[in-house]
Amino acid sequence: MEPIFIEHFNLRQIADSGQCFLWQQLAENRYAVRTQGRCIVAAQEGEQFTFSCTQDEFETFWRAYFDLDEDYGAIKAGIDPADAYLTAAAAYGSGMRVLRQDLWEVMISFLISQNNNVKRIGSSVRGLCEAYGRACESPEGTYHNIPEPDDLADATAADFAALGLGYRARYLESLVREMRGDGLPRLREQLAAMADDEAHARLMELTGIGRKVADCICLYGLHRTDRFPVDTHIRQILDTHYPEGFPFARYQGSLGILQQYLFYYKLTAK
DNA sequence: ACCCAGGATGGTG
DNA sequence: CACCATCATGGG
Repeated sequence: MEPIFIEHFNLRQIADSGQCFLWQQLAENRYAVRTQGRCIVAAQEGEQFTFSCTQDEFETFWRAYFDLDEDYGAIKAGIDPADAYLTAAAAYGSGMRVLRQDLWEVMISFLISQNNNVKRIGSSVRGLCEAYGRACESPEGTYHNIPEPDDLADATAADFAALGLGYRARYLESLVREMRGDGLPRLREQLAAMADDEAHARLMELTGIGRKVADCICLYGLHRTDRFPVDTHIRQILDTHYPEGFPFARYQGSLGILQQYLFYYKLTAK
């Protein structure tokens, strides 16, 4: 497709923001992006972007995935100018987007994320893809997608541990057992009909998914942008910069997006 | 040799 | 309810 201009959108910031683990950097400002059986190359020069797919595929699939219909300019403009830390975080990550990712991809990624670091999460998720996922072609190479539950049905906790999942290997084994067959489609249906708190509670019934991981799944896999995952980094930010409490009420509706600015800023700035 | 990383679980007070 | 040890593993 022809190059297009997009504001408030930066590939590198998103790739390094700890929300997705399958963006492969090919060069500066150039990434192979794969999800849900598709794979494209995305490249950026300033506010000009090129995508290695047809205009039609971009409009019907990737535009939603990148969350390009959300007005991030308005969200940033709504930040309290008296809040120096949040203002700086949003300016620093001004091209951030909270992607609309696939539910199962997010479930696996953030099950593995617990008590772990971003670099090792990525290598584990990519290891799962290469060992069990189905191949997909990009113009610049073959990649593998996240394996479906049934693709993992015969794997054991020992197999997952061999990929470096550590103690989380048995969490994944039991999660696969719960999601194989019609488990995942039924879960999708249930969650779609639930309010945020209900969906969060439902996810926490699954082995290895607690409060924080369930929040990440709601935010990144269901695009429930009111969820505000509190991990160790966000905990430190809240304790250090918001001792009187974060103004959650002021930002109803976009809390998860602000959380993403804060997380990326704390993780990569300086 | 400790401490930390996008924490969850099971046990105890 | 709150607190606490434990869970793999790689990197500082």
